[in-house]
Amino acid sequence: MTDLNHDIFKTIDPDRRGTTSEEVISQLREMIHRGDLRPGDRLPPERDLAKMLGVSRPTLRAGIRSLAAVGVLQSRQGAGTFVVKADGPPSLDSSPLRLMASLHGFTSAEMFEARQALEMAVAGLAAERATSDQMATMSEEVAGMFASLDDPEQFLVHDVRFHQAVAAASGNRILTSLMNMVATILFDTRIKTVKRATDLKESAEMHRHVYRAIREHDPEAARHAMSAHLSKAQKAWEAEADEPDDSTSDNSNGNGNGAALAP
Amino acid sequence: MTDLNHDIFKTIDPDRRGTTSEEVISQLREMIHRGDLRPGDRLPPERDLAKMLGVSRPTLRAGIRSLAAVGVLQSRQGAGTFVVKADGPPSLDSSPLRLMASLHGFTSAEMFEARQALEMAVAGLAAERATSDQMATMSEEVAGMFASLDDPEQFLVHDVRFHQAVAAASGNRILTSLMNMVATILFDTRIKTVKRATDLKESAEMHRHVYRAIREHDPEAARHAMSAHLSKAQKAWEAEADEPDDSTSDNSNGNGNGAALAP
DNA sequence: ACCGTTAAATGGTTAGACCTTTTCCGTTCG
DNA sequence: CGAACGGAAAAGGTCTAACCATTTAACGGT
Repeated sequence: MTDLNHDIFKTIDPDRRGTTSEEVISQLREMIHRGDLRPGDRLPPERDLAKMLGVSRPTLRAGIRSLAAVGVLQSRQGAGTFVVKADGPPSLDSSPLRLMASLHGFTSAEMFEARQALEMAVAGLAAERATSDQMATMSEEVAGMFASLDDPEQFLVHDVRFHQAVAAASGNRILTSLMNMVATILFDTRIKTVKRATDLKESAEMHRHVYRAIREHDPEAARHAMSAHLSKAQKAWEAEADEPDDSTSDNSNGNGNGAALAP
Repeated sequence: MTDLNHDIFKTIDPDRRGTTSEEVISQLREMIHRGDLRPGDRLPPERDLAKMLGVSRPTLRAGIRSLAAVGVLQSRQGAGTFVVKADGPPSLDSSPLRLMASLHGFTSAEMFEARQALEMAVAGLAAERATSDQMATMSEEVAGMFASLDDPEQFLVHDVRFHQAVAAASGNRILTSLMNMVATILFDTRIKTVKRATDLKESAEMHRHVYRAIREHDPEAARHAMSAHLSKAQKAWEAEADEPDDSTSDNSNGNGNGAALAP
């Protein structure tokens, strides 16, 4: 964690474009773009940083909060404000999509369709690029599914990890992030579906088909297998959903930068 | 615009989960989810709303700012704070993706690939579902491209509108939003490419191929035509890009909820 | 009746103070 | 000598109060 007490922080230009807090946001973003602030870095204390930028602390906080809302910064009381650590797969906040779903009345069919399109894309890419290690991981998760046919919750864990492994093997972190973003919203729904534990064996089989297509480096087969799997999953969900649930219930408090999830 | 001075606003629970401002965010989101706040509505003045929720104005402002950062609310000094109008195609803020690109060092190849995957998906769906009107719109834009082969900027306008028409015809607003999100980031790049105006005629031809495949309701052909078009566009861009531009330059000030863009 | 001026409404900013949580260091006890 | 406890310092979270800037709309004069 590089401590950055240099004179990186230029004072806000008086002839600023928009509002002061917008300028603060621009400044912080520029620091990130330039690489002055890197993932995991801790920002200077708010009081100091405010002085450096020549703004008041509430204004600085407004800017920090905006960036925190989009998942770039993270503040921990007593500890400090950090640039979000980019350890695992980068993850976009799904709450914007969630709100948009409510605002525009997105149907769950659209959600499923979007997820299907993204998963098909990553499956196709994974078939082209997956390394031996990545394929081994997928295989292990498939095996895990077969090993937990009588334990729905454990099955779901392997299910999610398999899809993440596929996404990782695609080599495209943007598609992976978008996929996770959509999948996160559908997660609560999925828990219910898996709980009913109807066709775990069939589901595991379909995952294996995906894995085999990827192993054979056959993009088209991988796409089709993934498509079939998700169509089946959607049908299973629709069969369960009696209540006219709009599928956009909001459980996550705060900014839902939850774990990446995908069945 | 419904004025909502009812007792919709419940006071913040004292046994709140996280921080106070997080609770404010949850409250506001809940109002939106429940439909108490609808697109275009104006929120009560901050001073009043703060009293209603039982929090101080800075805390309320923190919550509002978080939601504004993700594109749900929009504040205009002197006028008020509004729930973002959902008139046209819903649009996700692309700045989070932009920041993530800087943070993780995304390559432009990944960006192009993600865009290609999304555009292929919507093209396929559009081929299945496009209405006569939507196809007419696409046709007009293709004609517009042919009519402006000597005017790169005008060509780009038709280009963008064509892709938006295809996205609209897909009937999936989520995929459309994600596509626009990625396309927005690549827009600046695209302007340069089009400025050089190398193969406008060829580009127009490829757009027409996409259009024809959609008109013939042939999803596979549409996907392939779109894929070919974007591969070509990417090659054109790579040929121009001499400078080691990381493709993540940040032009947009504020929260870049700009227009949706796609060639 | 129309247009310009003005006043009210509303978000934006600042200042200072205090609270809560986290971190870390020093002391003390085993 | 080391580990556990305790407290002080650090840092973010919240609040009050006031003032500034912009927008809107009402008012009044022409």
